[in-house]
Amino acid sequence: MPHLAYPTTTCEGFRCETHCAVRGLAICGELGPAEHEEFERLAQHVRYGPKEALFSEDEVADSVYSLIEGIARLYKLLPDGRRQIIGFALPGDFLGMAPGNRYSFSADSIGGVTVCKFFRGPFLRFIENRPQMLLRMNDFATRELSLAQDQMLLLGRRSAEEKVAAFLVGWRERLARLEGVTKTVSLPMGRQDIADFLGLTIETVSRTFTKLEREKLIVIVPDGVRVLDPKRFDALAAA
Amino acid sequence: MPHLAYPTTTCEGFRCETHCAVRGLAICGELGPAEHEEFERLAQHVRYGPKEALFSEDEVADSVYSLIEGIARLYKLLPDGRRQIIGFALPGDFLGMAPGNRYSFSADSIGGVTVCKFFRGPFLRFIENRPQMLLRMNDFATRELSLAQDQMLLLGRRSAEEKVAAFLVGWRERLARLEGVTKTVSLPMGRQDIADFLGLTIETVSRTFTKLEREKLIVIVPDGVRVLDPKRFDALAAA
DNA sequence: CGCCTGGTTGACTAATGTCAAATTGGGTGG
DNA sequence: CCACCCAATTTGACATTAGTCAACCAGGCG
Repeated sequence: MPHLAYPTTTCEGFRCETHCAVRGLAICGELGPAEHEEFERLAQHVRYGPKEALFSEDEVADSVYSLIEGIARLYKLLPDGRRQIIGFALPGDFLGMAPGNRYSFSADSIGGVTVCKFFRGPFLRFIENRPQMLLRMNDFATRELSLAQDQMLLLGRRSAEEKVAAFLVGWRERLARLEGVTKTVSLPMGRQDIADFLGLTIETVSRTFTKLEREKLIVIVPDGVRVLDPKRFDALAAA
Repeated sequence: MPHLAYPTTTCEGFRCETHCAVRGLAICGELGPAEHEEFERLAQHVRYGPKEALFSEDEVADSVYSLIEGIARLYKLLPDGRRQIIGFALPGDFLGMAPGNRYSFSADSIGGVTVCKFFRGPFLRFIENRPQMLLRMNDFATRELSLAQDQMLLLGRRSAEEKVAAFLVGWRERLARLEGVTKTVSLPMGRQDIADFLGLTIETVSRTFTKLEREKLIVIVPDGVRVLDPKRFDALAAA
């Protein structure tokens, strides 16, 4: 896909068939050919440049999003600016469902991001009489909820070192689902993002990375880490 | 409902019609009379005594539960015994959906609890071709997820005092939905439960209650608190 | 009456946050 | 190609919050 001149662009020539690498994983993964065609007609394929907002907390939630490519950070802010990142969205993830008619969190791109965007109304009409789709939405929501609960345990009850180790293990597993297993875990998000995800400060995250490196559990490389001792590492992160 | 002699009992005479106070709020709230009758035939009405397990993390998830009466704590444990309470379930709440085929958390009663219990298979077969039910399941999951995200913000980014204040405000709102607005907020869970929900120690929770009382924001009463200054209080808890 | 459980208080400690300075590395213009 | 600049990260010294450990207190029940 060409990198377009302006940051946010509707991709005219995009076809799921040829351009989407995560069909099987995404919300649309179980649609038959005919239904998928109808579904695709509801979608707008949009590309965002780095650090752009997909949507913001408290905005009227007029759209839902299926992330196709790139990584997004999802977060909530307190009035004084404190930020909690509630998750990182990867290709295949489904975003934008809200309990009321407004988004309950904000989402923005980290690097470049491509999404399928659906207006809420047509999307809901499409799924409302398709049990397959509804069941799949339920699976997605249940998985998200379980991840959120794991994160509550991490935030409430783990030490800084355990948080960082668990984060790296969890992130490696999520990447493995997409790209297969690798020794080097790429970290496209910055230290501040990791800190805001783990409920720590950037300094504590930095010190903890350094400590793990001194203890020969990892090696810090540009935009990622290499895991040296997966066994000892998983033990640190253990549930 | 009579308090039965043995802690866990199947209630033979139970009929949703006459005994269930939360039909409108529960998962079954939008079923028509005929469908509800079919649905009720799938249910077992079970009563638990205080501090009994409804289900435990990692057990095979053979049932789902609709809480009718009482309060349950939902929690996860680390191998060394540290506990994080991920939520308190109230009447109308729906429990036991898991991403795999095992529960991802444990649930037990605080005081006495009554539930509708459904075996997973028949339950899934009932809902799988009923878009109404699936949509409602989605609403429940979305609401849960949003609550979990609020809690992540609280756990990761709020001070002890803010945590306690936000907890009391949130709890008061949830009770208000069931019982209407009251000045006195009843707290059926103990201090240790509150601590494990907020990612604090019991001592810090106790000190913080005392501090809020000294500052004339609340009065501590047996099994609850009275909120004296709702405005200043909401400000402390503010999102 | 006194025990038992849950809750509170006090003194001290440890983990993490804060503030400030130094370092690194990538990107750009000369 | 090199020097510089900027942003991100790391490191250090110190402050603060919440945790730990231990004692004390209060109400409910046998």
